[in-house]
Amino acid sequence: MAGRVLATQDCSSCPIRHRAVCARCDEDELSQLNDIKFYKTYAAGQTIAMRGDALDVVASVVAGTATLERVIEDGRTQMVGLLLPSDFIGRPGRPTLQYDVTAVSDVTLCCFQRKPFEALLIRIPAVQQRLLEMALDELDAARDWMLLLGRKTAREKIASLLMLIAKRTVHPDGKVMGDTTRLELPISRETMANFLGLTIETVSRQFTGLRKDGVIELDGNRIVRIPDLEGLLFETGDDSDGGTLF
Amino acid sequence: MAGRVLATQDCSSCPIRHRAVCARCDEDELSQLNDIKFYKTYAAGQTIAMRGDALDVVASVVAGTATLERVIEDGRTQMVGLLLPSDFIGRPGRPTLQYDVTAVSDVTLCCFQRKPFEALLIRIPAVQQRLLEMALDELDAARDWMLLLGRKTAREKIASLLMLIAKRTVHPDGKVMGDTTRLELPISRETMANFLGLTIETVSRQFTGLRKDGVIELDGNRIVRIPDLEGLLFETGDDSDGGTLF
DNA sequence: CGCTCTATTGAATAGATTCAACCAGGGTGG
DNA sequence: CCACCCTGGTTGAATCTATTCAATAGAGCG
Repeated sequence: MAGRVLATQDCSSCPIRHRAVCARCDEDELSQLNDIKFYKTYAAGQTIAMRGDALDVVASVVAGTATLERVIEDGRTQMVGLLLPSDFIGRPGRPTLQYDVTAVSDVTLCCFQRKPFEALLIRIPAVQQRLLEMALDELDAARDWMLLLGRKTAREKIASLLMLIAKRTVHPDGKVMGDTTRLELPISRETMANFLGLTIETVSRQFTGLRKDGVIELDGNRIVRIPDLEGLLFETGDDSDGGTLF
Repeated sequence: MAGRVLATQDCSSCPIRHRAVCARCDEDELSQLNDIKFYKTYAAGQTIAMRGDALDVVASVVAGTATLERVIEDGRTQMVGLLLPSDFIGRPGRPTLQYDVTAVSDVTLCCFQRKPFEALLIRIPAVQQRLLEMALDELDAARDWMLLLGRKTAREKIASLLMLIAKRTVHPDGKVMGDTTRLELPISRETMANFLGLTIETVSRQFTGLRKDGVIELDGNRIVRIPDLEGLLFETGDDSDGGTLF
């Protein structure tokens, strides 16, 4: 974990205060976390950690987007996780990392040395509890993703990804944070391909296919407009209630 | 959750005593769990729970094998988890289930009412801690599985599955529990197909392909002999250290 | 012995990949 | 300022892998 060390910010003004591992902490517990935390930043494209690395820190993503990937020697790579603000990196009790972690935008991490963090985990059940909750959420997301990878067609995969991004613009409390009819894609075609288990060419073809069928409109490479969200949902292959993927 | 209710057994002689959620408990904590537990059995093929069910119990698998599956309306189904003895069903804090749970062999569950279990989780950090550990292990397994589903060829998928089953005959402490050169497949071709994101025909073809290439030998439908484990490992596409899938 | 369920095999098809060419936009440097 | 290149994206044609549909083969069982 290279990256630049930053001055820490006060927890009370932290953007992920109520979603990260510290979400359930009271003021006192928060100050205990505050005592051992430090910030680091990584530039877009930078490697945060590699598979097999001995990892003596764990961290929360404060800002930016990172990916978890598994790669095989011949170059095939599969994204196995998308890390957004409040997501957690590393696992207590295991010193080595199982995946490559890469910053896809500029990333700020709130880091803790593993040992003190593990000690703290025992003292503060609220952190343990939140960590369990987050792990179970990620497990559900991973399993939805497995359905997508194993059984969906290329077109369904693309539609599912767009729905996922659209849903992301809606806050957990239901408040709409942006226009769901106009999406800004946070990732490149290549990243999408690794996400969906496809090649970039197929991703591209499906985009133009959906465009020609009037399901989406493209404005440059990164802006997608969705005239009819219901229509897109239909293309995902999901039943209406299914497949949250986060 | 239908199923037949059984007399409970004493925890001290329980086969999953040291691997399940109770693994870290002392005698006193164990007796608290003992007070609220009850056993249920399900016959092979029986549905244990369906996606969307309100689930007022959580449970550990004591004996037998069950599957977690997601299905889409048109019938496509993807296995998203394999439940073996000591694995846990249900999640504290959420009342509905995300997947279909099916017994593939006769299954015995050690059940707890959700509410008392959640209360107990707060009183006994050892359970919480173990549950976190198990959730994180499952998350790692799910992610390995994603690599398989997204990027591996049919042949590699079959080889990976066989390796997985071979590894399962080795106890976590390294003790070999069976002959790794002779495997008994615990699941049908159809279950394998749903596991691997393939059709049964493709599964069958890959089996005969591997047989014709001398990688495996078939003795009936359920017995596979592996003359050269290294050779099989090569076919998985994994680098030697990678991809534990459990 | 015939029935059913599971598995295998074959032939045709479809969906995604591969390889290659091309295009657009954004620097860089002469 | 413009030619040049470089990166990321799109498109086309050929290929290939896995699926689909259909027929056949075994295994287990009443």
